[in-house]
Order: sequence, then C-alpha cells, then structure tokens
Amino acid sequence: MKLSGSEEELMNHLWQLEKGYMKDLLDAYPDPKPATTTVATLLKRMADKGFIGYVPHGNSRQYFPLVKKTDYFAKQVNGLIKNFFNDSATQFASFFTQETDLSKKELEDLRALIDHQLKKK
Amino acid sequence: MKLSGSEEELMNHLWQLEKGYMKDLLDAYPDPKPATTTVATLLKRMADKGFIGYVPHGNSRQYFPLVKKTDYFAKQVNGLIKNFFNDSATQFASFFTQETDLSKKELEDLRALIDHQLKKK
DNA sequence: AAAACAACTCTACATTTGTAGAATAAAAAT
DNA sequence: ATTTTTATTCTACAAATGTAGAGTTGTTTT
Repeated sequence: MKLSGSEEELMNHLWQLEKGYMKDLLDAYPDPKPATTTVATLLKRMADKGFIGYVPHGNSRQYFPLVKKTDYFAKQVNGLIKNFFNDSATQFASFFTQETDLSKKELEDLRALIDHQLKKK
Repeated sequence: MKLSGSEEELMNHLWQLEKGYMKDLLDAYPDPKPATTTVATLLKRMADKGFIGYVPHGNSRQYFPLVKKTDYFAKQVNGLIKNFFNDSATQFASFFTQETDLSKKELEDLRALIDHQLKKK
C-alpha cells in the first residue's frame, strides 16, 4: 500500500508536527488551504491504509504517524533505484553526485560522512 | 505533465532499447506480459504527454524517448528532496549514505567519485 | 487470393485520486 | 438554552490510471 501525492503532502505535515489535531494539520498548509473535508477525507484514507493512527480526544482525534519518515523515504529511494538503476545503489549514488550540483563544501561534508561510514566497516 | 507508474515502466524499457517497435517493447516485459492493446494505450498516452515520439515505418512506428533518462530522473530526485528534505540536497545525501547500506567497496567507489568531483571545483 | 497476424484506434470499465458539499453530532460561545 | 463552530462521516463526481476487448487496416504467410 502506498500514499498518493496529496496524502504524502499531508503526511509530511504530520511528520513535522509529530502529532496533531485536524486543525493543526490544516494550519500547516500554506494558502490556499484545502477544505476541512478534504483533509478529513485524506486522513481517513491514510488511516485505512495504515499510515497513521489516532487517539480519540474529546470529540476529535489526535493523529500521529504509524510509519517513520526515514522508513518511508528509504522505500521511495529504493523504488527509484530499482526503477532506474537496475537496483544498483552505487549507480544511483554516482549519478547523484554527478547530476546534482553540490558545492565544494557539500561534497567535502559528504566525503567526511562516507569516511565515517567506512570506519564502521 | 508526468508519467504514471505503468507508463514509467514502459519508458524504462524504451530508454534501455533507445528505440523500438511495439513488438520490441512488448518483448522487453517480463512474463506475464501485458496485452498488446495495453502497451498500445500506454504508448499513445505517453506520446500525448510528450514523452515519446515515433517515426512511421511501414504500417507501424518506431518509438523513441523524447526526454533523457537523466533529466527525468533528476526531476524525480529533486521532487523527493523537496518533499522530504526541505530542498536540501546535502541533507538528502547524508541520509542516503547512512540509511542505504552500501558495502565497503561501494562506499569507496563513491568516495572516489566525490574526490573526482572535488578536483573539478 | 484467403487466412492469419500485427499495429493501431476506439471504446470501456473498475479503481484510485483530488476535491469538496451535505448531514450529523458534539463542543464552544453567547 | 440557542446559536455557532468544529470534527467526522457519507456521498459525489471529475480526472487519471491500469487494463484490455472490438474493430479496422495493412502485412505476411500459406
């Protein structure tokens, strides 16, 4: 099961807030905000899909994510990698460093990170 | 305009082949292959969306991509980065190296790549 | 030439997505 | 207590997606 585009957008707000009521989520949208019913529909669909949960609280609910952003994200990236790079993360990384134009500093930071990772191996 | 999932799959085959007739594309699918009409529909939609072109050839057409895989892909990644990392490519890269578990060799290759990039700066 | 095949267009139809009004119910404001 | 606001559910509906049959026409095979 996966989130649709607009569901993903809402999910992002929820990850940001960590938890929140309808209103908080609605507030998180930039103008022009969607109708409350639209958000409500999305929340329902997302709950059905198992991406969010909630605690009843008074007459309403406090929603929270059931999947970690990192996990969700990792899946996305893996999908991309599978789709475009024959499942090779290296090919992907290579492409990434070449096509995204990172600044000198960014590249250095990235290298430091890699070195750090390498030390663990 | 963007490609849907199944269109993307077909597009991948076309990128792989560089160009091809219906049949070639159909052949590129793993079993169970879709119906020819399904592929035909997708090709039409993709042509309408401006992602592929074709040269009439006898009673059929030789299709070819109108967008480069790298360009298309870059857009995907940028979308992801925008969505999940506040538009920061570095944050993304950092996440990537930590979460995807690359082997020692892959990491080394990647570092070499980065060094190479750095030399150009 | 007749039959079989291939590629394409048209039509179709169920599902998913984006978006929101109408109705309901409970809570807050007056 | 009556009105207003808010959250939720139900219903709705157009557009996009996944998938493919039927029909047409040109091509290849027999």
